[in-house]
Amino acid sequence: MKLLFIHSDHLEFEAKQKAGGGDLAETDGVPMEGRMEECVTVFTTVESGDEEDLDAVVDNAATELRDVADQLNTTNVVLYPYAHLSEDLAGPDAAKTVMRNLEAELTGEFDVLRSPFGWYKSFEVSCKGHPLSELSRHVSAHRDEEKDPEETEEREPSDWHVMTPDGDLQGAVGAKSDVNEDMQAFIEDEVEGIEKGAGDEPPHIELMKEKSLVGYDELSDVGNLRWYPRGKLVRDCLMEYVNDLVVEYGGMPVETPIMYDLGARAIDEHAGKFGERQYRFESGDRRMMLRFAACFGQFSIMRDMYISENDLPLRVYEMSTYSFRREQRGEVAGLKRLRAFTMPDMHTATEDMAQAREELVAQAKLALQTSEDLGINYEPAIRMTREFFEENREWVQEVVDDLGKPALIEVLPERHHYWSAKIDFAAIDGLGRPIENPTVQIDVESAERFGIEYHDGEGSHHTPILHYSPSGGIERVLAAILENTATMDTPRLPTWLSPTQVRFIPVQDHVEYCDELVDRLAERNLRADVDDRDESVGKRIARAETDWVPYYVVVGDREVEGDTLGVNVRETGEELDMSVEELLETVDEDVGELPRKRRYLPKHLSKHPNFTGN
RNA sequence: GCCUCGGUAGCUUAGAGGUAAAGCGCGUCCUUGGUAAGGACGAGAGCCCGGGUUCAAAUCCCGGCCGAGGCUCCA
Repeated sequence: MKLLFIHSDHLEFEAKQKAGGGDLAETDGVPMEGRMEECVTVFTTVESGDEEDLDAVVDNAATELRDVADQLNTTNVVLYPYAHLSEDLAGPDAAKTVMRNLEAELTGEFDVLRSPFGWYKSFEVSCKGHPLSELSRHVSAHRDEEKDPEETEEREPSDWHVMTPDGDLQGAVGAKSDVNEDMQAFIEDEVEGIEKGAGDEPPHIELMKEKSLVGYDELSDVGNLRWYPRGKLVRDCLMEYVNDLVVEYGGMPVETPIMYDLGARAIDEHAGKFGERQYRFESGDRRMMLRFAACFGQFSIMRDMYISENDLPLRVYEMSTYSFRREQRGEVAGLKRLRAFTMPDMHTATEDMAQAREELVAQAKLALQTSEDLGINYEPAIRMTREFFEENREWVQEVVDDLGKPALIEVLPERHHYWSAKIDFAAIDGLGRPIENPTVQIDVESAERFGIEYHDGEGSHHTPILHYSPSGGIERVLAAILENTATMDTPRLPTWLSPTQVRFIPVQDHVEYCDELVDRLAERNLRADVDDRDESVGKRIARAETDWVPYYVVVGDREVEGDTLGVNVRETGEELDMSVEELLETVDEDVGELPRKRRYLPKHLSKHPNFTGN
C-alpha cells in the first residue's frame, strides 16, 4: 500500500461521475462530497501484494498514520482513494475493504472523512508547505512481530522427530546424541533455533572473490552475480553434471519463458500465493512478473499437452537460468541467497498418490547420489502434514530405510503451502549452518489450478505433481562446495571442477615440450596449461598452489630427456614419479564419468588476464 | 525492509580537516631459475555517489548506492 500524506489547510472534494463498470463505485456509507479544515489528507493506493493479508495492511497503515498525525499534531484525517501512486493495484473489492476498515480503525481516535472509491472526483487541497507537509510511506502486509505478539501464536508449531533406517522414531532434540555432527547442527538450527557463527562471514564469500570465480556487480540489482571465466567453467560443469543426471533418469529437457502475464488467472493465483517477493513490472499495458521457479512454463506445457495415462509419470525438466526472487535486501548473501539464481527444476505429473510416492522416493535417492558426486554431505528432512504422516506412516519408514541414514521428521499440524509432503536435503556450512539444496515435493493443488489432466479410457483426471530439484540451486551447490573446502587441510576443488587440472612449469625454456603435454591431456578432454611466465620456479609453484591446481609438474632438461615426471599431487602434498602415460591415467581416473569441458582461459599463463575479484 | 559496522590504486588494507600511503598485482630491466613468492626501477587514485558545514573535506554532517553481520524471511 502506498500512502501520500499532505498536511492541508483544507481538503474539499465532490464525486462527479462513476468510474469503471458494474458496482465498482461505492455509494453506501460514504459522502459524495465533503470538506475538512486543518487536516492531514491521505492519498491511498492499495496494491496487489496487500491482498495477502488485508487486516495486517490496515493495522500497519493505521500505525503509520498515527505516527504522521502525531508529528503534524492534528486529529483530522481525510482518507482519499487514489489509484495513481502505484502500477500494481489490488482488486477493487480488496481496495474498498481496506478503505472501509481503515476508516473504522481510526474512527474514535480521529475525526475521519472518507472520500468514495470508484468515482471521478473534483478536489481541492491546500498544502501547508512546511518541511513535513508532504510525506509518503509504503506499507506492506507483512506483520511485524514486535507490534503483534499474538500473531506468532497463530501457526501451531511443528512436531520434530528423528527417524532412523530401522524405523525407530524419537524426539529430535533427544536424538542428538545418536546422530552425526551435521545432523546435530541441522537439529540445532531447525528445531532449537540455536544461532551459530554469529557475526562471522561465511568462508565461501571470500573464496568466490579471491579465486576469481564469482563477483558482485553494482550496476545490477542486489543478488545478481557475474561469473568470471574460472567460475563460469565451474558453473557450466555443475550444470552439465545435473543435466546429464536428470536426462539419464528420464527427465525431458525443455526451456520456457522467464516472464509471465499476471493478467492470466492461473499465473496471478500461483504468483499471488507467494506474496511480495517478486520482480513485477509493466510492459506496454501488461503487468508482468519474472518467474521465481520453472513451474509456470512447465505447467503451461503440460496443460497444453494431451497426456495419456501411458505417458505417466511424465517428467519435464529445465535448468532455469534464471529464476528470480526479490528477497529482502538484508537476506541476500554471497552464493547462498540470491535474487537471480539457477535452479534445475523438474516437474513430474503422476497418475495418483501411489505413483507420486514412488517417484518421490526415487527422486530423493537420485538427489542423494549428487551427494557422492559433488562431495557434499547431505542430511535429509522429511516434512509433511499430520494427516499425511498418519496415513502413510509405514511408507515413511520405508523411505528412511531407502535413504539409508537418519532423517529429521517435521510434522506440520496443517497444510500451509501447496505441498503435502516433501523431502529436503541440507548441507552444513563451515559455521554449522544449513544450506538447503535438493528438494522434492508432492503438490496437490497445481494440477487443478493450471488445468493439467491425463486421459485414460474412462475420462480425464487431475494429476498429483512433483516439484523436484536434484541438486538445489547451482549457486548454492557451489556455496556448499566452497564451504567444505574451509574445513579441509588442503582446500581444493574436486579435479573435475578444477579450472586447471594439470599445470606444467617449464624451466630451461621447455615451453614447447609442455605445450605438447597439454595437447595430449586435451585429447582426453582434460584441462592443462603452462605457466610460461618469466618468474622463478618457487613463485610459479606458489601460483599453482593458490590456483588450487590438483596436479602440477616442473619440466626441465631432466624430464624432457628422461622418461618420468615429478608430479606434485596437491591433495596429499606428495611428489610422485610418473611417466606421461601414468599422469594421463591418473587424471583420467580422477575425473571418471563426470563432465569434461574445455579450458576457458588461454593455454599460457602469461596470457591470463586478471579478472578482478569483487 | 529495519538495526549495527564498513566502502581509499586492479586486489588487500593504513591514514582521519591542510600536497594521498604500503603490500600484492601490473610494466620495464637485471636474474635463466629445480619445488610456496630473487632484485631494481616505474606506471597506476573522480578517496562509492549527491548535497551541506568550512578559508580548506577522502576525513565532519545529511541523504542515497553497494557490501558484511543481526532481526525477519528462504514460498
